Amino acid sequence: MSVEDNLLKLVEVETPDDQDYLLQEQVGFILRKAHQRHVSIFAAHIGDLTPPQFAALAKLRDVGETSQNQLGTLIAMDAATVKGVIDRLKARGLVELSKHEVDKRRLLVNLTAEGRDAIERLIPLAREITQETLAPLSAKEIATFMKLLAKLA
Amino acid sequence: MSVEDNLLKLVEVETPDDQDYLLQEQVGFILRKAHQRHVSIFAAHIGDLTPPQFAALAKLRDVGETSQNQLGTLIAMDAATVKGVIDRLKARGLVELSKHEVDKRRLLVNLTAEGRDAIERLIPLAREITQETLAPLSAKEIATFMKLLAKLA
DNA sequence: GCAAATTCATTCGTATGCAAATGATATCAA
DNA sequence: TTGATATCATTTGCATACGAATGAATTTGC
Repeated sequence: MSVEDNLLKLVEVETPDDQDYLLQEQVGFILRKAHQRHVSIFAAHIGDLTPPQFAALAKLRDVGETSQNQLGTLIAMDAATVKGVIDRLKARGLVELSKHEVDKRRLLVNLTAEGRDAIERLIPLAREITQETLAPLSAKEIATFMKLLAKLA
Repeated sequence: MSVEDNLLKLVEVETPDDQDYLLQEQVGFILRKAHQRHVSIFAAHIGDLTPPQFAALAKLRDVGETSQNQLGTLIAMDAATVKGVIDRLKARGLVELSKHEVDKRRLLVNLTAEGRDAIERLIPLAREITQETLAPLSAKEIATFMKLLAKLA
């Protein structure tokens, strides 16, 4: 390495300004890649359902019948997005819709028998997905990571 | 709490099977929410450009002219996705396209003067976005989190 | 009790994101 | 050299994701 290079490096170390911005070190960029990797692992284990569709079924299993909007809140989806997800689950016979008797604005969503079977069958696979996603980390690292990630979400 | 409730709780603790699956504790779900939060913070600071568009400009600033596919690899986007992103940046005059002289398959992408101005102007805002995204964590937690997140991505 | 504000759901428009198929070009191997 | 492969880019189709606008129904505030 030349004297000039060393001088240049010294200047860079001492004045880390805009020259320095490295996309691949930004949280947002890495977060996007980590999410991509998870979705890819998910697809490899559960091919016929997307993560959002799975989330909807899993949450319905937890809470039972709810309104479409309420379900959206529970799985962090806005109204427009949740509608599409529920439409597709309904088209496949995994959920059924009904009108709320009292509040006529609300559209109630519930699992069908088939939907309940599906989610029960898929949950063991979902556990594997979680495991594989976290596989690069040790048990202790997983605990630390989940704690910090939860703070960011 | 009734005796029955306590017995029930005991049973749950001792047999953590499928009854236990909690969507909101799964990496994939929290990863998705953390990513959503970041995108929202990004939009609040940089309204007229999306994170993928910004990523494309920032990477072009780093590496200079490259082929569309190569750029996609560098910013973790598949060929179909990167095409749309570049099309929109081109429509706004931030990048320009040209044909590779030797390899006629390749489409070269480069920043325009306007694109270069834009990315230089936006980088300070991007630093703020990173900071705000990580704001819930202490400096030490940030270091730990970034190390572990990188392992997962 | 009634007007204003809120909530629920839908629709539209735009932007990722990816699988799969296709066409053009380039490279490799027999 | 040529036939098989591989690479680059495009297109299509489907599925999130969200802002903004709209309409219907409910709740609030005075």
